[in-house]
Amino acid sequence: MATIRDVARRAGVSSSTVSLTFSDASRVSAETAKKVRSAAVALGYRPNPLAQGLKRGRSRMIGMVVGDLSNPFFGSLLKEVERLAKRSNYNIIVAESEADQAQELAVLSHLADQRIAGCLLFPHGRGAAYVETLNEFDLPIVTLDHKVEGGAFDFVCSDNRIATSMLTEHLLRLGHRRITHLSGPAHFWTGAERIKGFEHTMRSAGFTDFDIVDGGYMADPAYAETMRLMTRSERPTAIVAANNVMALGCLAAIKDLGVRCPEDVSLAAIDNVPWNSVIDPQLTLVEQDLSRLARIATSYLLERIENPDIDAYPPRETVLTPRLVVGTSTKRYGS
Amino acid sequence: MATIRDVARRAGVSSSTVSLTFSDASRVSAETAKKVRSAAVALGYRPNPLAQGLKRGRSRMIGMVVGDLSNPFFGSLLKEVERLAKRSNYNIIVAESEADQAQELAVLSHLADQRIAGCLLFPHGRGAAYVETLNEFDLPIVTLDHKVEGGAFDFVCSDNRIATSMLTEHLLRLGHRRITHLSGPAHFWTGAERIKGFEHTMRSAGFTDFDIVDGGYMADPAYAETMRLMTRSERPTAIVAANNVMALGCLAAIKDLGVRCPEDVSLAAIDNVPWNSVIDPQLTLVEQDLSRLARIATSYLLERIENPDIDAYPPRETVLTPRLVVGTSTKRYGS
DNA sequence: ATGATGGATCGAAACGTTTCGAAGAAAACG
DNA sequence: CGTTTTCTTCGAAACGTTTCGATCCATCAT
Repeated sequence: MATIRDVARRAGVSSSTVSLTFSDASRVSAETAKKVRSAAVALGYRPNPLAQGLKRGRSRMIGMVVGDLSNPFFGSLLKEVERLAKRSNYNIIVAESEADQAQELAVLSHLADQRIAGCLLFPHGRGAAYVETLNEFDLPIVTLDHKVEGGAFDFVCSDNRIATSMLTEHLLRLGHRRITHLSGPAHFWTGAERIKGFEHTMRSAGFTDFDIVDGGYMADPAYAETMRLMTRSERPTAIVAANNVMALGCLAAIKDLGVRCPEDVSLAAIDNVPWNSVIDPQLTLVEQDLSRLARIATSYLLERIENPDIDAYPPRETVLTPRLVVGTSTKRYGS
Repeated sequence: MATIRDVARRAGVSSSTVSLTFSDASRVSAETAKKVRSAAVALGYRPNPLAQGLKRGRSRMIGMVVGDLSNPFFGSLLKEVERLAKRSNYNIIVAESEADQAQELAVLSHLADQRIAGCLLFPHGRGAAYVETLNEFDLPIVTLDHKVEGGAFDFVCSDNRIATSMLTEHLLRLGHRRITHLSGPAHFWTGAERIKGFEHTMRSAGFTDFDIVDGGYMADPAYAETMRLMTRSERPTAIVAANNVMALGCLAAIKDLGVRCPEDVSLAAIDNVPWNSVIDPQLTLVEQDLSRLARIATSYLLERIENPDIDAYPPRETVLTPRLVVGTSTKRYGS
């Protein structure tokens, strides 16, 4: 592999000049630049990113740390992020935290060791110590989905309260009165927000007595909770599930019980469901614009990375409004 | 950040000794090793991977190059790969080729510049020049899914011929006689293999006259082809789709036409479908054991990476047999 | 006692960049 | 015309490792 010195020799200049030519062309004369470039082409020169990274103290890698790599939701995001990063000559390193604070911090620390340029993080921790550790990495970090309270990070998410509100409102309008929220864990930021949205809408509609059961954002617990829910005396006429996998767990339980959806119970959920169109019934849900989410998060990150006075401007925040898509899983009560 | 020299100073040894302590502990006395380690801990020393990579000529990164990052099939794979790689202290860089040979090579060349240790590749090219270029990267490469003919790479896939054979056999046994194969592109290795499996089974059963239509492995073309197929005079009584997204495109067309599945037409497909359990009808399909696939591919790669005489042993190949899962989308003909 | 062997350690030279300060030449200024 | 600026270019010193060859010293066989 040709090095910068080979290029320098061939172009008859010093290696500093070659370096300058590529990093800040305005600092070298047009004539020299041309010589250097043609020498580089002739030798097939490609800078060694490891050497560059070592010298500069940072590499052109971006970390992406998520709770669960196999979540299909993540793939769509990754696709867009990778595309944008590639365009600016950054690579993506992916890592999984298993939604666990300790693992997340371990992974981040490992990425920081690699001198990554920045990080897209789906945070799963909380508390002052957590925020403090995050800050100590001294890394441009954009947080997604879950908000880190007390941290000063760029943040992109969709409006979680509105999401449950939309669904609840929809069900109320269809005449439902006994609506249960199959929620995520209340100690997750998104879980809590979604619960608030539900509660708020129910209260505003004059209800004080409603159920919220925790499905842990996972299919199996959701299945179990639904079983419990649908076999008791006063069963709900509608369920709002806080995410897609719980909705499917819930739906499976409903089918297994022989209860009909939407005739006996309506079901609405948050999150995109790939191939919803062939699911029976098609779920009524609120969707996020994932590629928009990805675009905003990536541009936040790249801006911060490229910006020299990185700490100068305050953290930004974008809250996307999700879109309600009415499927066939919800139906007017009693009709 | 503490460097190796800081550790050396504190431990009262040279930096070479520190390096040795971590790379090959047997070469330093137990006593010295202890001093070094405790100094390292005291200073919170962590080796700089960039410096190591520069000096060694390779980093501890593994590339994963796929056609489409948003394919959910890929997420499950990635999850397992990342887990195993992390365990051996490797990171995963993901990159997308958009199933295009030129882009794939560009991406690989960029990864090679990064001095990655090895690569998991879903190849999308063919021909001598392609193979030649791949070889020139001089990189441990494990290929997945598509076989690179003429190349000497480790290879892991599932048995594509058997996959279509299983489905076709199943349909024949149910009494179907007019079976159409909604195939992938014949110029893709997997597409061709799946076609062969279909043809072979049909021929063995004594049929010479059957249709194969190309759905391009994509949902929209599959939808269109299905529309065409189901609206002509002699329509098939069963369809074998060569992958999951085509199956869903096909199913959508069937539903839109008001044709009933499985009453009017049976549908069977290759590939895992997440949440198949709530799709109506549940697809009859052949599944791959994705985590097994990931485990084998990763271990192939790691072995080659860690093995000094890397070129010594010949490429290995694993063909996994997929599993037939009978759903409700296939039904005895006429009954 | 002598030389050979081997283990532990070290110094120095890489790996391929970037960047600082300096220097020489040309241009601008009074 | 002398002095200051500005523009180009350069040499050298990093960045933080690994590794080669050398040195030192204890052990062993003769």
